[in-house]
Amino acid sequence: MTDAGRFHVDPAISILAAGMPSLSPDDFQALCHLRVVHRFIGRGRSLLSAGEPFQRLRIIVKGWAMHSRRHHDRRQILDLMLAGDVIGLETDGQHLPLTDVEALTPCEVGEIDLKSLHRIALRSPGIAGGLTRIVAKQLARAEDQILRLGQMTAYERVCHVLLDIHDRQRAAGIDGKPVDFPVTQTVLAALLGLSVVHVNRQVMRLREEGLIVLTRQQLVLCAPERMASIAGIRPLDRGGSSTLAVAAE
Amino acid sequence: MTDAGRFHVDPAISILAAGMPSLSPDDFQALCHLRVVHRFIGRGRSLLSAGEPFQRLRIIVKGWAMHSRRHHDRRQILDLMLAGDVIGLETDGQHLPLTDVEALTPCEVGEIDLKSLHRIALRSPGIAGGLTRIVAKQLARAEDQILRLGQMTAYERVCHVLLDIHDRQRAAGIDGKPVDFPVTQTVLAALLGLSVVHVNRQVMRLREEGLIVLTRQQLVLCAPERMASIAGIRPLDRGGSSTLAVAAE
DNA sequence: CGAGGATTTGAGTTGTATCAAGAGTCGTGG
DNA sequence: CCACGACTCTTGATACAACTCAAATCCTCG
Repeated sequence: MTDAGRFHVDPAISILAAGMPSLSPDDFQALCHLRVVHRFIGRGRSLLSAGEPFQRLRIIVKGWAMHSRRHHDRRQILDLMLAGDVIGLETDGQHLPLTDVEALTPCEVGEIDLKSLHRIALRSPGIAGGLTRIVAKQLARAEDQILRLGQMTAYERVCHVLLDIHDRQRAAGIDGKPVDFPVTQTVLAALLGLSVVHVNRQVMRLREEGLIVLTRQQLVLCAPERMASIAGIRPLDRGGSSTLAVAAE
Repeated sequence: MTDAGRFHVDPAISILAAGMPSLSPDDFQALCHLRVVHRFIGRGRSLLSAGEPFQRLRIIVKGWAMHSRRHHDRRQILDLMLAGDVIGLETDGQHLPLTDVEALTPCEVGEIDLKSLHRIALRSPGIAGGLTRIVAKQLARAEDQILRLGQMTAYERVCHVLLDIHDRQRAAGIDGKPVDFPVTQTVLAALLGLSVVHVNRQVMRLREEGLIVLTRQQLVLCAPERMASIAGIRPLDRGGSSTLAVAAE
C-alpha cells in the first residue's frame, strides 16, 4: 500500500490508488499531481449521460449511484456504484458513453481529466496496469450480474444482491449490524430485471422468514449464511446432463 | 495500424495487436518478441478451468469456444468466443480463474506467458493501454449480455444473439449471406438463460416468419433490419414512469 | 396539508420451465 | 457397411414463476 501519504492527498486519488495493486512510489506521486475537480450531485441528478461526450473520469467519493443502460423506454441497471467506484474507463476516449450514471443519494464525485490520466499512464506502468485491474474488477462484477439474471429465481436474486450490497460495505463483515441501504424496491427491480411488485413479494418473504430487517435506509442481515446458501444457485438441471462433455480424459 | 508486418508475425500476436488501438512500432516489436505456444484443442475440451491456476494468456486463433461460469450444477455461458478473442486478463495473476472456457469446435489457441506480457507492458505503455482496451471491450459485451438477460423476452434474446453472432463474423456485414454457426440450441439456451425447449420454439417461430435460415452449421439472416427492430427492446413499462427522475432541468 | 412516490396486497394472465416422447443426425466400432 | 448409442431437434401437455392491472396505505418532502 503506497497510499498512506503524510501529505495531503485528494480522497479521490487515494481511492483510485487503492484499486491499483502495485503502484511504485513514483507512480503514486504522479497520480497525486493530477488535478481533481470535485462536484456535488443531487439525488436523481445525472453523473454521466449516454451519448454525451465527456472528458473526465469520475470517482465516487461519497454517496450512491446507479449505472444503467437504456434501450427505448426500458432501463437495466448494470450495477450499483458506491464510494470508491469509478466510471469512465470503458470507452477509448473516442466513443461516447453508452450508459447513464445517476445519483441515488447526494454524491460527491472527483473528476480527473482522462487525457491527463492516460498521459501519465504512458510513463507510469504501474498506473496503466492499475487501470486494467480496475476495469477487470468491473468485468468480474458484470459477470456476477449475468449469473444472477441468467440463472437465479427472483427470490435468489434478491438474496444475492442484498448479500452483495452488505458485503461491499462491510468487507470485513460482521453479521447483524445494519448497513446503509438507500435503494428503493423500484431500483432493485430495475437492477434484477424483475417487476417492482414481484421484488416486493420476495422482500416480504425474506422478512417473514426472519432473514432480513429492511427499512427505507437500512438493511440488516439476520442470517447471512442462510441467505448465502439460498443465493448459491438452486438445484435444478436446466443445463442438462453433460452437454458437450466429451469425457475430458 | 502497426501490425502490417513484412516479417513473419505470429497470428496470435497480430490478433492481439489488432485489439490495441495505439501501438507504437516499438510496442509492436516488443509484442513480436513474445513467445507464443500454439495448442490445438478438440471439441468439448477445456481451454481453461475454473479454479485451476494458469500462467498463460489464451488467444483464440481459430475456432469457437464458450466462456462460462458455474455454480453448483448450473452453468451460465457468459459469452461466445470467436477467433480473435482473448481470455486470461481478468485476474490479477494471483487469483484463480472463476470461469471455464470450453471449445465448441476444434480450436487453435495461442498462449502467451502472462508474466512476460506484463513485464513488457511495464516498458511499453501502448501495450498496457491496449490491455485495458481489450478488457474494456469484454466489459461492453458483458453489459450487452446483462441487457439481454435482464430486459428482453425469449424471442428478443434469440434475435439479438443471432444478430450479434452474425455481426461478429461480418463486421462489414452484407445481408443474406450465410455465416458459420456451430452452436447447438442447448448452448444457446445456456447463453440466454432459457430452457432448450423454449429456445427451440423461438427458433421455430423465427423460421416460420421467414427471418432466418438456420441449419446445423450455418445461419442466414433474411431480414436483419426486421430482426434488429425486434431485438430493440419491446415497448413495455416495467421501469415505470419517471422513477427518480427529479426533473433534470 | 397536499401530491407524488414507495410499499403492500389481491386477482387474473402470460411467459417460460418441466416432463415426456418421437424423429433426425452423427460418430464409432463391429 | 450397417447398427448402435448419444446427442440433438421437435412437438405436445401441464405446472409454475413472474408480469400486469388495480387499488389501498404509507411516507416524505415541498
